[in-house]
Amino acid sequence: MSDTVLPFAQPDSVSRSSDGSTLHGNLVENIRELIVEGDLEPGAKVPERILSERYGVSRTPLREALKTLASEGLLELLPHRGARVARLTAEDVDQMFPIMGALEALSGELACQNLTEDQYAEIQALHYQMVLHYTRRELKPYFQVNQEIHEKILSASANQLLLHMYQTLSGRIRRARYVANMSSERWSQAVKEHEEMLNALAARDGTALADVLKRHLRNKCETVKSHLESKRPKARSS
Amino acid sequence: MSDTVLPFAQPDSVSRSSDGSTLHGNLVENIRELIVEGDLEPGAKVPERILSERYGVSRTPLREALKTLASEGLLELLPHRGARVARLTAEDVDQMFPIMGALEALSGELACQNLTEDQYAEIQALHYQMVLHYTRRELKPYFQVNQEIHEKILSASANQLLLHMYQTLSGRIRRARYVANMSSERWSQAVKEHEEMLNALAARDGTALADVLKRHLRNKCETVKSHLESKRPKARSS
DNA sequence: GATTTTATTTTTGTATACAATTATAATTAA
DNA sequence: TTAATTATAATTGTATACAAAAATAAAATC
Repeated sequence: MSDTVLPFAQPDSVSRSSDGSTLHGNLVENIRELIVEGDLEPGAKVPERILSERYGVSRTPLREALKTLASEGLLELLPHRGARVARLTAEDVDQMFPIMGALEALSGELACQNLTEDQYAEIQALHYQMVLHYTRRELKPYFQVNQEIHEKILSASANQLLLHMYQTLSGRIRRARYVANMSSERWSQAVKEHEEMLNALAARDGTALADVLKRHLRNKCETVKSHLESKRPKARSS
Repeated sequence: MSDTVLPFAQPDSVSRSSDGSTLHGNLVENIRELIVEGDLEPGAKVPERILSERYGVSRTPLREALKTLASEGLLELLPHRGARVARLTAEDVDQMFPIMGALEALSGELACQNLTEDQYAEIQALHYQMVLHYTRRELKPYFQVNQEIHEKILSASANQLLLHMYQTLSGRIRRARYVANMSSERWSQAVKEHEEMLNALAARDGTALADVLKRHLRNKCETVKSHLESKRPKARSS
């Protein structure tokens, strides 16, 4: 009854710095994708040999990539015991969401100062696309567009570091957010909050936007947490 | 007229996981200290061979440490050109301080919810110690205690991740903050802001504390920036 | 048969070796 | 002398080799 281990799809060979990209960077991106998109189960072992063979590289650059991903919080490195995909505890979520709320709130304030009409139009378009997915109950596309809206606001804040920090955090919970299917009320509430966001953006009301973003994140936190707790006590029957 | 390179003190050998610590972890900590405390000039090359000989390890674990430090933003890795201590541009500072402001503001709100009397007493003691350093114009100890106060508030927020993210950011500018000697008015203003903080903490007024912290950080940002700009146009006379 | 102990295999941690790239020095040409 | 060119050295990137630790399998003991 061994632990879960690497359900890979294709022997994804990594491009060897033919373009401007580095091997290390490519490995980090590739493996990060595997974790963030949920191809690697949380808690799963990430053996060096298997990954290095998969990507057709030696363990040396691979290990460097693992160290980077661990520093981002996507992996846990246990001495002499290798890397595991980081598990997301309720405590983690409790700590992460207020921070994301603060970051998004800041991004909202900054975005209202810098937003161009073009940028607003883009977000508006995404918003109504998202509403459409909502009315059709298309959860996955909904989340995708939702994520895009949030990142567009982050981008409009014209603070690269802010975007980067948000994405790093967001990556750690994307999978959990994905899976957590919201209740009907929660979903409609979320859409309402997004309408508030759009209004605040239209009015360039930074305070209002920051406010609704914080509230939005608080609610999302509850959704994710209750989902985590629902599947928490893992069947321990051997 | 080559670039600055590694003015080391002692041949600081690194402890070899005799205790619970790992070689990688020790290297990260050691080199981070060198950068944060300013022993390594911003922009300085960090050649692998020299560091590995200095610490008595091979390049393999050293490179892993460099990757981690780069991921924290303390180093820049230029392909085939090695690691350099990250330079702090005015733009960096402009992006970092609002984020630190948001993080500290959040920590203030959380701290006011969780603060014990003991914790308050600790911060109070540190505050008056800092005031003493201020009256004596002891800049270095002032900054040290100042930093401690901010981190104590962060700790009181009972959010490990928040503290970690703050420290990561803080580490990147500690050196610049250190060196930037404030004007007399600015210094007295900073102390006044700290008094406001203490009052807000005593009253457990999270909103007020968040407010003063944001303002405090905004002001500090200006100080650091004007310092950076003053020594910006580096003497290009060969 | 279940549990402990020992032996084997596998995996991680580190060092070394070699290839590729960049930086430096030497040489040549203007 | 200065600039361009070539040759040399040094440095980084990657692979491989070996040592140490952990996981697994086999054997021995109860």
